[in-house]
Order: sequence, then C-alpha cells, then structure tokens
Amino acid sequence: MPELPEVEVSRQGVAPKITGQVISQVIVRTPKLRWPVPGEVTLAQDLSIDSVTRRAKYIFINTRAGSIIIHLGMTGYLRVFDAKTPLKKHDHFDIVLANGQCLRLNDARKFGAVLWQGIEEPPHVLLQALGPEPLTDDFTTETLFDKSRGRTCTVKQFIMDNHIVVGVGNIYANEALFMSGIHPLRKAGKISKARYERLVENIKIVLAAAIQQGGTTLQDFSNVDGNPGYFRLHLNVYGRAGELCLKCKTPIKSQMVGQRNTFYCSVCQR
DNA sequence: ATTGACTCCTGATGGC
DNA sequence: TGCCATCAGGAGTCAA
Repeated sequence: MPELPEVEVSRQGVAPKITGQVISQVIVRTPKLRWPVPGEVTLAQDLSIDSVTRRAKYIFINTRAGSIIIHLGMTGYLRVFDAKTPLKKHDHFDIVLANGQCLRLNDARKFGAVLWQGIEEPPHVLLQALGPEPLTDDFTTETLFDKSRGRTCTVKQFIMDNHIVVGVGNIYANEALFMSGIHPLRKAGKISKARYERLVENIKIVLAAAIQQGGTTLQDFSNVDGNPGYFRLHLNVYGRAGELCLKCKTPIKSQMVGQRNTFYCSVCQR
C-alpha cells in the first residue's frame, strides 16, 4: 500500500499508539527483505519511542540510540496489535512494546525494508540523494523547472524520479498529469515553466487530498480490516483504460512507460 | 550524468 | 479444476 499518502496515513495511524512507549523487544522473523535486516535494530530495545516521522516513503521509529527505518515496498503494511495476536503469513517484523502491544510489519512481496540509522551515523546511504518533500515549500516550480532543462526522459518518469521529488508514485503521477493537462509522454525538458507551475500545484493537491481521504478510511490500525485502499479516492485516469474521460468522454488510453502502466486522455492531455 | 532494461518476491486474475 | 501467462501501489543496480 505504498504511495506517499498511504505511507503518511500509516505513520499517522501508528504514531499515537506507539509514541512514548518503551520497546521491550525487536523481533526479526524474516532476516532478508529487500535488503538484509541489520542486527543493530535490537539497539532500540529497552528504549522509549520518542517520535514517529517520515522522509519520502520511509517511516522512522525514533529512539535515543537511533531510528528503525521501515519501507513498505509495494505490499507492506503496519498494524498495531496485542502482542499475542497470532501470526499471519508474511508477518516479518515486530516491535514489541512494554505495554503488551506490538507494531507488526506484513509484506507479501518482500519489496519493503527494515533498516537502522544510528544516532551518530551519517544519514543512511539510501536517503542521501533524495529530492525534496512534495508537500513542503522545498518543492517549488523553480527547482522542478530548473532540473528539467535538458532532460529527455518523459515528464512522467521525471516526476517519479526520487532524485527530483520524492513520493510521487505511479497512481498520483498519472493523476497529477491529468489534472495539469500534460501528456505523460512529453519530454521533461520541453515543458514550459507555466505548465510546471500547474503540475507542482496539482501534485501537492492530489497528495494532500489522498492523505485526507486515507485519514478518514484508516482511523484504527488495530482493526482487522483497516484497509487504506485507494478505492475511496476519486481517480480520473489510473486504472480506467478504455473507460471514458470524465471531462471530455474520450476513451482513456494506457501504455507502458518505463515499465509502469500509464493512463491518460489524449484530448485533455497535450 | 542519464536512460532504459532488469531485478527482487508473492498473489490475484484471466484465458484456455 | 488446473495450468500458464500477465500484471501489481517501488526503486536500486547495471550496462550503454
């Protein structure tokens, strides 16, 4: 469940349940997810959780000694359970709390990750080259436009590149481009500043709206069915190949771009 | 420095 | 019902 809104909603759902609690045990049930799970994660044992934060699609469980970093990949999700809750298939990792609850990571495809960031260490190598957060003032038309000059890749691949801006996944890249009237196959370097201005605005709008919606569908992470589904979000193009554009009634097209399915309206998007 | 193809892994779905 | 192919919300790595 992994676009930035879903990660942020996960963070918001989990944070109040675990912040301030003491970690009694860290259980690594699956030693290798996307990368090997470092043994240092046990350094968080017997420490309290100071906060739960997010950078890009990484969730940070922060303690005095350092942070356990969790990435949900394509299929990962977090839940807070009573620590005695029976395990399900693909339950890979637990942070057991002294209050009898536990934070549990489930990830069928194992594209997710559990990492460790020691308090004195330089930022994790995977975090060093990340672009700005899309929902902050660091993400501006100016930086996006400047970085785009000379780029020959498609605008869709450009905004999905984590070096350019983080957290724009396949669904919301498609949606933001539709909202902006920009054809996803257009070359990033050939788009005007005025159009990038709209794009930046719409990326912020669609991500913020999705977080808002996720927040209403996913209030209780200890529910069995706390599904943060995209189904609540109103999608204009994603997954609608062959269906009619909601604006102009032209059939929505789909096509693979950089190994990702891409949806657009050939009339509304130029 | 950029680009595009490939890779990790499991599950759901659809065609025959 | 079974078998096979195809496709998934991510993103690092490699070769060119």
